[in-house]
Amino acid sequence: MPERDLRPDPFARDLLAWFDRHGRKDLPWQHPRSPYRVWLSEVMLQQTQVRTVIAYFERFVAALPTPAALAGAPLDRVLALWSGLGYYSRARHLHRAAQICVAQHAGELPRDFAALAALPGIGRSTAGAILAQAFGLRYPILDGNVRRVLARWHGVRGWPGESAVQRVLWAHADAHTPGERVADYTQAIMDLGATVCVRSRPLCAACPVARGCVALREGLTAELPTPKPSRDLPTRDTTMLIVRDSDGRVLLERRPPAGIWAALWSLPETADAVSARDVLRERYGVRAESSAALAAFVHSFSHYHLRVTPLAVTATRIPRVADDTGRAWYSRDEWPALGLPAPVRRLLHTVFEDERCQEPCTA
DNA sequence: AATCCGTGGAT
DNA sequence: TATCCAAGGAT
Repeated sequence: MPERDLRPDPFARDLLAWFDRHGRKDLPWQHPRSPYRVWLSEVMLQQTQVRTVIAYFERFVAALPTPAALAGAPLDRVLALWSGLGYYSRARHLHRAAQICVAQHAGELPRDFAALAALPGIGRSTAGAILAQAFGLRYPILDGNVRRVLARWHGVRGWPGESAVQRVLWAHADAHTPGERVADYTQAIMDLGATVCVRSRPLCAACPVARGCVALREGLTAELPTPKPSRDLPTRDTTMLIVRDSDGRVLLERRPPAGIWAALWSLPETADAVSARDVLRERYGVRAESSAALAAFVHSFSHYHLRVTPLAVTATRIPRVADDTGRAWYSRDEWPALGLPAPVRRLLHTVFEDERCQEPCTA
């Protein structure tokens, strides 16, 4: 490993000077900037915008303020705190990683790159962000902001999803990362990407590193970084059953441990409304008394569209000797505290709010 | 290497 | 309205 000049290069120097004036310094995870808070924020921020994360972060750290508290919480509690944020494997990995920290690292995050990156849910970039921001160690990051800034500044062509492009960008990221003020530099390059070197119509007139930017010089800011090749997303269909018993409880079931919405609580699903009555009797031990179709809607994921036809069912439970675990009837007071997929939460909310409203309205 | 994994903001 | 894509990682 050749020796390397760790002083800020001109790029880093100009960026740091800009950061002192214009950087974001009041984000919730910056005060205090503890390893746990940095870790939690970095994981929440994976593929998720700052604006969306802030409220989730505040609620999560208030409920589970330490790695030990997180490790000791039931997974359902963690999923409930994550509900609506998406990519739920992040929450399961976070939970498992906290338990590893308690068991193997005295309840703290390790300061070692290999140990950190070995934790579930922590890859190269997130490990670098934690080491740089929480511990002040010189490690590069390569998130969406840094990718965009460096692809433009160095004129790197090709979709960053390709490994060859990744390699080049990581090399640039490493080369610019200074040996001093690493935490500020890391925050600075993300702030630049988020507020100046934005995806469309970047504010190059306000950019501290406009001098030296290949994309600006060659008129390529609109072309770089090279967009991901697009493809048509498939559409799938499902019927979601909102089944209520005479006490107004709703039938929910835990989803399988893998796949979409893994381990979350959700509504029973059938292929269509016609088969709902038979499925309810055979699989759930429920006799449907009446049903009403609700307005269909489309929920889009990153890789497919889901067309949902909700069916509201009034039902009578058929007594059973043993109830399958993973299925339960929840009252209006209970389901808000569960880990529910966003559209399911919305759907339940809509149904129950509509009814709550009808009584006083018609009276 | 390619695919899977959520949701909402921005345009 | 449809599309892109965010402080990516796991398999």
